[in-house]
Amino acid sequence: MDLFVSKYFNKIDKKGRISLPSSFRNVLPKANKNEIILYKSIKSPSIEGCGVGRLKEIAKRINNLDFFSEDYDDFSTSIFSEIVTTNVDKEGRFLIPEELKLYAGIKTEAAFFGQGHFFQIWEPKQGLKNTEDSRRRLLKEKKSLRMMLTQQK
Amino acid sequence: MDLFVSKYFNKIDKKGRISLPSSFRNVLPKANKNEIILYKSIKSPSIEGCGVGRLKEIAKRINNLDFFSEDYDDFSTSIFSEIVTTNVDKEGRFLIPEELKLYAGIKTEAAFFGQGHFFQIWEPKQGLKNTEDSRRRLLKEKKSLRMMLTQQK
DNA sequence: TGGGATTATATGGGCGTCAATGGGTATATG
DNA sequence: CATATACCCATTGACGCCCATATAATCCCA
Repeated sequence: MDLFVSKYFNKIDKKGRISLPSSFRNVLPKANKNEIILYKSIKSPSIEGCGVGRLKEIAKRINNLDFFSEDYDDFSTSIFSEIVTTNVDKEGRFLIPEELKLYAGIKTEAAFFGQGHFFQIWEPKQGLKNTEDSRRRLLKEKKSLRMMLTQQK
Repeated sequence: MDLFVSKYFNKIDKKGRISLPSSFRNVLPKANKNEIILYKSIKSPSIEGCGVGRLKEIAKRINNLDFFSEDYDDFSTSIFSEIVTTNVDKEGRFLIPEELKLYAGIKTEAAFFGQGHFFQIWEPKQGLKNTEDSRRRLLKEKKSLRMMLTQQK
């Protein structure tokens, strides 16, 4: 599987290390297996992460915004300048920068949520609440969620 | 046959393993024969499953949404983080995550119901009851049932 | 076509490997 | 030299892989 899926709850040890879920590690290209990028989510108090290869895709999406709009600068600045790269050690652990932990309210434990081509890291309780809220919003429009899941190509 | 059809009742062993019905295994593409995805059904207390190929289609659809919209996150969260991938061992068995078992009320036995392009896993009694209810609902509208059964493509 | 033989499927269990976690020590970096 | 971080090793529990068995389905040949 080459997508980030499912959710995991891991602990941060005394040294600040936390395990990237094994299935997430397998999504990273073998070439850059030991490096990920992290940045503050624009839409929620969570951290988003992915392999370094995804940077190109992010750039493309931002480029698709109207260059002269306010959004362009805002997104461009908010995302690129906030990106940090982190190394994953031999055991599959990495360090979450203090600033990002603060942004997400993470202390001793964190929840990883697969999002397909990237993942989110949340303070566990907030993350679970966010999942519920998302689902509640979508269930209001049952048809569209069902379509996503069952539509045949 | 490349569709999930018929129903089967299998047991969960001490280790939590359960056999994926043989005919279901044969539906999975040879390339990804040993991996399936599972997720909570939207409209019933059951688990739905299918091969990983289907997940990639879903990913494509979500990817086509406006990346900076609220909907994107809602779909992405509700689908990717709720989906789990599970490995099918050489004997054709897999593990149902605890959370999904709870959702479906499954303890020591489970019922598999073919649904064409995917399948459902139910607590046996509830599953049977659901089948009856479905049929009863359909018979109330004989017209549409007759149409569906007799209509030629 | 009958009936024994072969194969497949569902299920049980032993055991090695891996993932998550903890901690000591070397190395780097300012 | 002090703090941070990478590397190495250890522990525990979960999971994957292998082998075994019983029942059911299929086959094959007289």
